[in-house]
Amino acid sequence: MPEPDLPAPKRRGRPPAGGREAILDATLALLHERGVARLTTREVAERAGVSDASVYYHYVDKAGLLRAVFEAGVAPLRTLSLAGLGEGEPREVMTALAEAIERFLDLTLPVIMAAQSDAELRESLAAYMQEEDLGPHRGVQALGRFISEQQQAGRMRDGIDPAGAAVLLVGACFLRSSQRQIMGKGTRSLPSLENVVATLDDLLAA
Amino acid sequence: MPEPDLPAPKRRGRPPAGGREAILDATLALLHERGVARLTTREVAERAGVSDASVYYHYVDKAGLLRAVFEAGVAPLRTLSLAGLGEGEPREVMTALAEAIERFLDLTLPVIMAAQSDAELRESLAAYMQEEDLGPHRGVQALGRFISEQQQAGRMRDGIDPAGAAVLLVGACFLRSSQRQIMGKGTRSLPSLENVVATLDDLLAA
DNA sequence: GTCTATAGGTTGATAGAC
DNA sequence: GTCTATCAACCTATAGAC
Repeated sequence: MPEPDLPAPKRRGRPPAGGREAILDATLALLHERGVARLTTREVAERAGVSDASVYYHYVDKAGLLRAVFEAGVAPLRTLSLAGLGEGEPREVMTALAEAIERFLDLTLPVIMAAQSDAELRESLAAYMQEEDLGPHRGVQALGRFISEQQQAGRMRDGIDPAGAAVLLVGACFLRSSQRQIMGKGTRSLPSLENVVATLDDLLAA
Repeated sequence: MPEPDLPAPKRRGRPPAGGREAILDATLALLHERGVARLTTREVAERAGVSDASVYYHYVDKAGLLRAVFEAGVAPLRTLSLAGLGEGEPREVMTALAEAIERFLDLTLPVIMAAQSDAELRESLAAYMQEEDLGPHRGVQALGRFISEQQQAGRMRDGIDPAGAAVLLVGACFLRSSQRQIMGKGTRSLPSLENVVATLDDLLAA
């Protein structure tokens, strides 16, 4: 399992053929176009410009390939909750956070949903996310902390459960992003993100 | 395509073998166990206790079978928004609605997510939901109306966008149900539904 | 409407040379 | 690390009898 990948192997130009990454990219692209159910290693190899055997050399088997794609797809989750959320008007901060959440949900949700179509993959992904402590609760915690701070600073009403309020916003983002993916873009019947944030901001205003 | 099904074909006991329904049930069960990617008509037939050919006789092809399952799985959506939401304390009404939403999301979400794994099925389901005007906006509208009424009755604060507030709660339900399905039940790190409803109730209280 | 039997076509995965 | 060639397994769908 040639997995190191971390200490960038020193090389002048691109790797011999960039096979490993090309395979990953091709898989991700085909995942969007066809969905997992119709994803074949043959087509992955063809699009990546490598042979069938290369796919197996790098990722052992099809499940291994998909696991790699999922882990790469979920990776952005790790970068989200760490941001300090910065300073500024509550409404601006919440807008920025909500936009960030929706932006990466649009990227990772397709991959997460794809994993739901195979019991083995679903468990594999669930285990990975549990080990790495990834999931929606990260966003909830981050936003919850922010709300709590604002309350203590007297800029938001007191007596409101920060985590409870946080789930409301994160959930709205999740719903909006999911709807985009499931129903296509043609459905505009959900309030805009701006509207949602404004509503919560009104509700929380001191 | 023997689809009528509506005027129950008069018969004393059960149909000759109950084939049609048995196939549908078996498909749904296998969908949960294995996921679409590993669903085969062979196994469906075996579990339903019929032959392979029967499956094709009733549902034309595999896609037709899955479409039937999806339409059946999404059906509960239709019954949701029609309920009058009844009378009672806002918090009780919202709790009841939120519980109802989560309950049927737990049922329909697996099916909806399964459809995401095949581009053709995804579009088919999206088209169906669009035609029948199904989707999260139904719940949002229902709750939005309720909030609007409560505002006019002076039982909830004024100046808050009803639809915006509604998305917050529906989104939270959606997030909680999704998390249950994706990460398994072992993850308790999201606030309870009771907590979420209570928070929104506090926020909206006049 | 339900069955048996089978055709026809993919697919995941391996072997072994380079 | 990458290729060509190939297998064995499996799956969807159809034909035709009952």
